[in-house]
Amino acid sequence: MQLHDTLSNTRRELIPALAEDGVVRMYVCGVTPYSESHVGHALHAIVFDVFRRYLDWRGIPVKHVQNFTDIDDKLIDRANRLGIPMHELAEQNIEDYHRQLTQMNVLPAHVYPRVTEVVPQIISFIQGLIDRGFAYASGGDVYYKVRQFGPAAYGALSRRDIDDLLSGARVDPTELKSDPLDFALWKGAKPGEPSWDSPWGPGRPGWHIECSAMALHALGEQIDVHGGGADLIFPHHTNEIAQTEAYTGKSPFARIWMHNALLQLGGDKMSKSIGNLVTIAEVLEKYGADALRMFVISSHYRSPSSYSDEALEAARAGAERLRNAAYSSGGAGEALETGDARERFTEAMDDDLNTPRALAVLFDLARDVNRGAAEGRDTANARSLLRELCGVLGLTLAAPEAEAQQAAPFIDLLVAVRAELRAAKQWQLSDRVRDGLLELGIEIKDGPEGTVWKAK
RNA sequence: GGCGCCAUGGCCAAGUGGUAAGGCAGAGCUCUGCAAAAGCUCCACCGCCGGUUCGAAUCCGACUGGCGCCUCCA
Repeated sequence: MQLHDTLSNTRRELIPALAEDGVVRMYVCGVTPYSESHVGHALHAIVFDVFRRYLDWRGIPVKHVQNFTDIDDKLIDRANRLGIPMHELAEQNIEDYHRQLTQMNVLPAHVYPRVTEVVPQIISFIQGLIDRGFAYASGGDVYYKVRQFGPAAYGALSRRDIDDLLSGARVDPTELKSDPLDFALWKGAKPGEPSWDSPWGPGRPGWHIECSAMALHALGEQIDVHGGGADLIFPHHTNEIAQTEAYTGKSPFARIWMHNALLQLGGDKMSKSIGNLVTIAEVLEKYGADALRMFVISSHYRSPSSYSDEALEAARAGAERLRNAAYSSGGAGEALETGDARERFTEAMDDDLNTPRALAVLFDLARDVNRGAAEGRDTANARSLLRELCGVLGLTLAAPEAEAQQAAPFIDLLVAVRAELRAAKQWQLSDRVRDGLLELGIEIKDGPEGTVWKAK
């Protein structure tokens, strides 16, 4: 499988893995749980979930680690404003996030490390950097010496000249950096902030160090895939590389840097800080998990896509088409061949996770199934393959009829009565039943073998 | 200002040298009491200009438009 690597700006073969055990080690930067997650986070989660599911399906063992940054400026600010402890706010949002992942049919990562759980490892990581001459304590803070790491290496991931960064660097006169490019590994405690003891006094980890420490401890010194949103390329992942490679002395830290493009909303990036966002909860409520996933996989993960009601509605309709075909009934005739659908699907996914192309294969397959059924052929195998491949993309193909289950006996009764009305050619009354049910979200379809209904 | 990305039918979106996948929406037809679902048919010469080539949406250059990053951010 080929994947695009941000660092080398080329495609790289995922296999062979770095480690001898053949396990793909993947670290994905997760969320900072200071507020409710939005669709951009959903896109991110779904992209890596599809990747993960595809590896599972191909029989490639993968260890997937995704962190929670549960020590953070915004988390502290917000918790203080709400008058609750930081960990309580984080906990609440992490719980919500996990619940939404489940609703979106996202497989859980194998490990979900949190900063608060690895503070001792972070401290020893920082101490190691100081010992190696890549960091220095200043006041109660500790800073990373960017120039020590080397201008070329530092700017490689974001393709930037280190000197251009200077103009944009935030220079805060109260900070104790010896070079504006340097960034904080450890921040000395300020009043009203949670803090941990350290060799440099009480304080807390800076933003970037936690991922280096967590990846090191959960996966090792070098990993196969490091993922995250494109907005993390600079400075977060840039700094991670600097920290980890300086600490371990090994390069590359990650063989493949995999970044998903950011979701747009009304011409702008969907972002918590800008405030233009649609929450995951809203989308799930309005369109359901399959529509959301279909929306995400309809475009390539490295192309920016825009959230819109039209797009979600189209995705919902597409998902329904696949579901209809996957659970249609075939005939008793000759079995329908699936041709090279499986190969074409695999080929597309192997090509830098080209989900739109993979999806096209599924739609082709769905058409073949429908056509075969119309010809009275046995489509069981084809439908089975369709369900299997939809599963690889994480589509549930579940009918949104959880609520309808309760009402099923009553609906069945109405359908039965309508059948009698139709037999008596009482079209007006029978249509009234059908239209009435439709208004209540139940769709009726009359076929040769009788009438079926489903929740819409 | 610096670095980078993108521009394909009404909407979305594949395609990186040989003459445009797929989905949604729309139109017609078939099936059907009607409807739904489904099937068939129809619907683009790929932002603009120039160049390379036997041949370009695909390569090169210029232009126009849009977007991202430049230490909050999936």
